[in-house]
Amino acid sequence: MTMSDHVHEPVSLTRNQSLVMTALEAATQPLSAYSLLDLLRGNGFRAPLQVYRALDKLVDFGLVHRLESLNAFVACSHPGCETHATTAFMICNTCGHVGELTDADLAGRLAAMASASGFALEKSTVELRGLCGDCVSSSTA
Amino acid sequence: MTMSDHVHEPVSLTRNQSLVMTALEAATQPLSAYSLLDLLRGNGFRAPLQVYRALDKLVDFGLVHRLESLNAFVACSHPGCETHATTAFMICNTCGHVGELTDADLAGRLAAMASASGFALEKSTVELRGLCGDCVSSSTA
DNA sequence: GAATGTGATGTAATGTTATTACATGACATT
DNA sequence: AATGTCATGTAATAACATTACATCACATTC
Repeated sequence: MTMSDHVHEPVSLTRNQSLVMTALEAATQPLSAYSLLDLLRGNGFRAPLQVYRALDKLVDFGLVHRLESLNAFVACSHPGCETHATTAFMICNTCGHVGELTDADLAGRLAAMASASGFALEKSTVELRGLCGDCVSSSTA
Repeated sequence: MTMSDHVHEPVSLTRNQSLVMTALEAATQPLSAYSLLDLLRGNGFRAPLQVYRALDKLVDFGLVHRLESLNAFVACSHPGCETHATTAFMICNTCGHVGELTDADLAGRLAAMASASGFALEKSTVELRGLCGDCVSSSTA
């Protein structure tokens, strides 16, 4: 299983990577690259590429996830997560909160589906959209 | 198009929708909105919005899927598919071919994960990236 | 210690994807 | 004729992402 042995490494981040990481950790929602750029202008960021380069590395390191359905990025909230290739996200359409979870059954099911089709799976994108528990509660309250 | 075929197109398409649909059906790969625009310039298309409006409707009708990880669109290849909300895609990184499949176990697993978190699931995005069977074969040949 | 390699950074320009705003046209209902 | 609704046309702009090129910091090695 070469697709799931990504562990969070004790990486030393560069200044730009560190600034982006800190901004993402402070956020309560996913941030777009351009939101990050605006947040970091005070720290000397001037161009999109500065953000994108930092994000690329952080994603490589397994510290950040890209959410394809939002074109946005979140800090990985799963401290021990080894299965970066098979993380699922639950994204609230109302408040924007993102829950991250890994599930062995899900990973197994996806692997089984792929192998049944002769498909060599490299990475899975699983993004669930709906209402988070809090927003369900407040909408029925 | 029988009456019992209630998910897929008892719908009559407008001219623009029909042109976009035909282009997607003829394609062997997902097409971006702007690719579609270029393909359809000979048919009088001049602006992105003409494509996006047609795509929005076609997606509503369940005739077209949007692939979030590609920002592109494919014709639904699953004639009877009623479970548009839980379709999984296998996207070949080499040839671009897209396989579409529905899997009750997968749908059930996602529903279980959501409900265990109190998340009210509305739509699932599942996109698997890797190498399709053909490309695996030719890379090892 | 000069030459070289590598990785991070800065800057500008451009490319790609998607939406907003507003005007018009087709057609059915009243 | 007046109205409502849905599709369409056009222009402009917003939002997301990459390419190309120059420079800097620092380590290795000759």
